[in-house]
Amino acid sequence: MKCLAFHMEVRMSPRPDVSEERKQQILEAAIAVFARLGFRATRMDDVAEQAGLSKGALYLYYKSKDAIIAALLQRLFTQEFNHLKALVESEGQGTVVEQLLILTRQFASMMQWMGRLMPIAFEFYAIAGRDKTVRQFLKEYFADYRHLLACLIERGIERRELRDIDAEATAITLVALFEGQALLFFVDPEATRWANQVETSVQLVLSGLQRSSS
Amino acid sequence: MKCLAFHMEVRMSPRPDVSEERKQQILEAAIAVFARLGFRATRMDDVAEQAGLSKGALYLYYKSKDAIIAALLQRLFTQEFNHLKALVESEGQGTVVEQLLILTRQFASMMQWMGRLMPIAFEFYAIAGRDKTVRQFLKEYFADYRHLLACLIERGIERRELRDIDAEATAITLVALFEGQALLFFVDPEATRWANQVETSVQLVLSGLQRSSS
Amino acid sequence: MKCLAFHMEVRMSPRPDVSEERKQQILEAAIAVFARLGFRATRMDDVAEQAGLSKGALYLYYKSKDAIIAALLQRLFTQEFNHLKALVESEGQGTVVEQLLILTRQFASMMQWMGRLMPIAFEFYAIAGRDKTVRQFLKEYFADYRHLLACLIERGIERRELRDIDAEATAITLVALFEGQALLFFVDPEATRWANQVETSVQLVLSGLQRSSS
Amino acid sequence: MKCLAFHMEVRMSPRPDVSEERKQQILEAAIAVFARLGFRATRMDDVAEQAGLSKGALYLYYKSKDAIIAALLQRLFTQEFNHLKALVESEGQGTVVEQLLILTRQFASMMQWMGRLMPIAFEFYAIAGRDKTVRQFLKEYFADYRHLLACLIERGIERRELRDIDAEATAITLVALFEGQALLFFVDPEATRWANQVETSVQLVLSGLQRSSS
DNA sequence: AATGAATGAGTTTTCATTCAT
DNA sequence: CATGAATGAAAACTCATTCAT
Repeated sequence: MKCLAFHMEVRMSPRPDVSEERKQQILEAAIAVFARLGFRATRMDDVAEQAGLSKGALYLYYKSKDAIIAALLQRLFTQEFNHLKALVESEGQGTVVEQLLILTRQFASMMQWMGRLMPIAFEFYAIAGRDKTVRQFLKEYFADYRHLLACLIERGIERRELRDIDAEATAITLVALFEGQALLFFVDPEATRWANQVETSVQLVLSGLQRSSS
Repeated sequence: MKCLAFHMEVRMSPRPDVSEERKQQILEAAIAVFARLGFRATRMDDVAEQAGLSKGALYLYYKSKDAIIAALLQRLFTQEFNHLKALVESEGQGTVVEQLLILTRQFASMMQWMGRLMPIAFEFYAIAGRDKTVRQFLKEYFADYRHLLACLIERGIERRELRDIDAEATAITLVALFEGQALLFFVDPEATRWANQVETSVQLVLSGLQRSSS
Repeated sequence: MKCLAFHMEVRMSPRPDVSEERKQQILEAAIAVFARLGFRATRMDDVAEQAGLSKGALYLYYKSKDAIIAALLQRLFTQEFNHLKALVESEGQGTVVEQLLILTRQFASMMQWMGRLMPIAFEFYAIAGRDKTVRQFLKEYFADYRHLLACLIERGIERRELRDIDAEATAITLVALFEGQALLFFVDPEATRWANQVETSVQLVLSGLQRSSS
Repeated sequence: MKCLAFHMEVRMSPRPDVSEERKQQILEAAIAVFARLGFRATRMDDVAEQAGLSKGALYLYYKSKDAIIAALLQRLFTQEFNHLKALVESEGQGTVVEQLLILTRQFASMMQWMGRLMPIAFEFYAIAGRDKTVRQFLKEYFADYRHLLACLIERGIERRELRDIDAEATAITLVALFEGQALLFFVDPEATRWANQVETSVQLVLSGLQRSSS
């Protein structure tokens, strides 16, 4: 009976949409190779090999190399943003300042974890200069990013933890700080040292934000 | 004899190095085209045309496309750094805090002026991930950059304008802030708005630095 | 046993040759797509889609793309020739001259009806230049074609409707005229105008054939 | 002195526009290979090899394979038409009927001479079915062709050599006859036999045209 | 019988680099 | 010094064909 059921299941979907799986597989491979060689130097053969597929198979799932890169853009930054959002939202308790510090620490450790992806991220930044689509996408990413922090800061102001500063401007400052630190880390990855550094930097900023009473 | 004299005349002429002149010309052209098309998409023909030279001539002065890019790396960041240094040194008078604010304003206006070069700078950042030479160069650039600011801050501490904070760490914070802002500007160049923003950001940081008495 | 019976049933079923049916289906589809896209640009996927079959199924019935094209060659010209033959034979009554004129009119209207197939026919003509098999086939087709007309003309001579001309040569003239007109129609299909034209042309020729008495 | 003059000439045009020469060279090669292999099967490497150039050089003079084919289209039919025109115009003396017969004989011998080009011509006919540009071009070619003959026939009518028939329609008949014969020759090139055949065919038509008095 | 995912050889095109003049 | 024609390696992409299911 079990066997029959199994067979029927098989019959009804003999090949249970392998498509999404393959796309993941290819993207995963692309990340690995792009990070190592860069978009330009990476040949489709490289991606294929890394993915354990034939070159032709790649084109079964993505129309072109650019399509892979575009999918990567989505995936990378969406994923990263969700990560951030999860962090922010998970830390409901504690003061806003505490939350920001925790966020910072997480960011620092993320830089290591994300290290593999940073070359790709920076390539996208570079491309943004010429490609309107990429620029637009990143613009929205940063806007969301900014907004996330702005909300947090707003809450801090409401709770009277923070001085009555411009939440948006402060958020921008923090985003810039994070991205700038990421760049410095990227160029000179003496990781642990920077890990502390990010926190120090943010603390510096926060110290200017908090009500003198604290 | 005549011939020799002629040659000597050329050699000793007030234009002793047509070579250097040409190199400049090529680099200038390269900047223009690279900024527009990116390293990859730029063909040697494009550079040649922009420089008003033949393609062959390019190879008389630079061994390869990469050599041009390498020369660009030098030139771009050296130039930028000198610019910064000049700014810092020229502002001997006034408090350190004032100097930092002036520097920030200059930086903001520079972003506009340098706008053309930013795509190139970001391409170098991207390349740094794979190319040790570029990474090393940028590492030094940022180290110098950091040091410049650290000195200034040190002076501020000595003069008791600033609290007794870690000058190096603070310098890093400022560099990260500048670079981060540049990235945000690059991706979403609502120029004027950002121009103000940089100042606000720095002011935020500075407010945390200054002795409460000030 | 059951299994065997089943197989036998299938074999002996009133639909003894799904195979032939499928081949027709595929050929039909191939005609549609080849006519639109040409042999080269047509992908097996296109044929499969048009036939409502999977790509794999195609190979169950034809060994290769070329095999389909070869089958098409047979089918197309055999069909066309049978058409012609039927026309000639059906018109037993009337004078030979009348029959030729009717044939011409039929031909003219066939050009419209066959319009869809003309691109394919011309592709075969083109291929004939390089492919001996195709050339041989077409050679025979034209020989049959010629012979058909020659017989008719011969009859006209016997019946003393036509002057005592070389039947074979005249047949060639007519075939050439038909094919030439088809080409002109193909390139500039102002259909109705040509429809008349063919008749005019043939009449011109016929007027030279008939005994001055008529 | 001579030497000097030579040198000056060299100096003033050290590379005396090799461009046109190369284009010819490439076209010549393309004809040879296309005729042998067909447009599709011919690889750029084949053309390059035949032309004694590198593959890259081809792209220096023609933007793409299609561009070469397009150039061929022009060249082939323009050349052929000029040939025809020259024939028609050169035969000012003699009766129109004689001229037409001479033309026919020339055409017959041209078929042999042009034999090499016929595969290409027929490929263009095939392409005309799908490619508007090619179709338009051929349409004009045939229009010119037709017009050329129509004028000749008109003259024959004026001179009262020919009956008062529709010159245009007759011209079409002749063009169709020529093209049709070319096709038959192409498919079954028993050349000499056909050579006579064309003349016979035309004579057949002409006999219908001439005033009964002649 | 039928499917459609997978393959990989084959083709066009581009462009950094060279070199004869 | 300068030129620009020529080269050819390299890479993206296509598609007929196969084969496990």
